[in-house]
Amino acid sequence: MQKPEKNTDNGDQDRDFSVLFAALGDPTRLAIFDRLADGRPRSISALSDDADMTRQAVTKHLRVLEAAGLVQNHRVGRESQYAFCPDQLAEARAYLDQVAGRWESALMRLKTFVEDGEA
Amino acid sequence: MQKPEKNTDNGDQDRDFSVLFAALGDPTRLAIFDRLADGRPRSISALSDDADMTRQAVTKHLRVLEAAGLVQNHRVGRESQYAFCPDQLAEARAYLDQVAGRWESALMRLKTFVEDGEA
DNA sequence: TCATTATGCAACTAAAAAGTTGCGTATTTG
DNA sequence: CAAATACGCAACTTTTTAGTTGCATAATGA
Repeated sequence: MQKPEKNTDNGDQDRDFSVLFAALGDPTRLAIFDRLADGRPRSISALSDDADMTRQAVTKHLRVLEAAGLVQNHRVGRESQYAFCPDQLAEARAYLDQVAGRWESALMRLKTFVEDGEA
Repeated sequence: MQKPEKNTDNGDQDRDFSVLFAALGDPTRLAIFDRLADGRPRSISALSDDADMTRQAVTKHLRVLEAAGLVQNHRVGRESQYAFCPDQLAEARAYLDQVAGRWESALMRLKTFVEDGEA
């Protein structure tokens, strides 16, 4: 519990990926995102038809996804079309890959260490 | 907003990945998880030293990560060691890969459609 | 034009999450 | 043994999140 005033270093990592995961960390939102991955943009009403909650609730979820950059919105006529947005997904994947990579390296180092028998 | 009583089909997907993302969807938890990726198990106290919150708060976060299967815990002596657990990370990655894959396919189909000129 | 459809905004409730504090109990260690 | 360390449990407060309801407005279509 001691810290040098302010922790400005995220271990050479400038971005906060938790907001991305938080956006995907709700069953309704993940379902919507998953569904939009087929490439077809959908209106709020269309997306609400399959969710067992009000349109307003779905709207809020969509805004969370949009704020995270996982979907894009543009209005056409009277309806608001939400579309899949691949960039942040790619970033999330890259981050997880990087974590997995670090873990793998750690395993390798341990393996080498054991094989060389410096117990 | 109409549904056939109960939606038991997740589109051929049996698992709920949102719990995994929810576990990573908090800055403190993600930082802990990220840190443990170096392979070194750490005690609760050790992990609390870098977080600007109480030990109890960190304990709760660790339990969320553990419940999601992202870390493992085993007690040694008076301290409780938390260690990185790669399996669920792999699952999360696989899921995101699958979503990205579906998106790519959708792009391909659109491209072919346009190239063949059936406007 | 008039009813319908699609949406937005605001206020609200309810429930879950994040975090704290106090206290009790093992386990080390000097 | 006595102090210090590491932790667990339980109760509590605070903040966020999820979701609802009511109402207003813009766009469509018969």
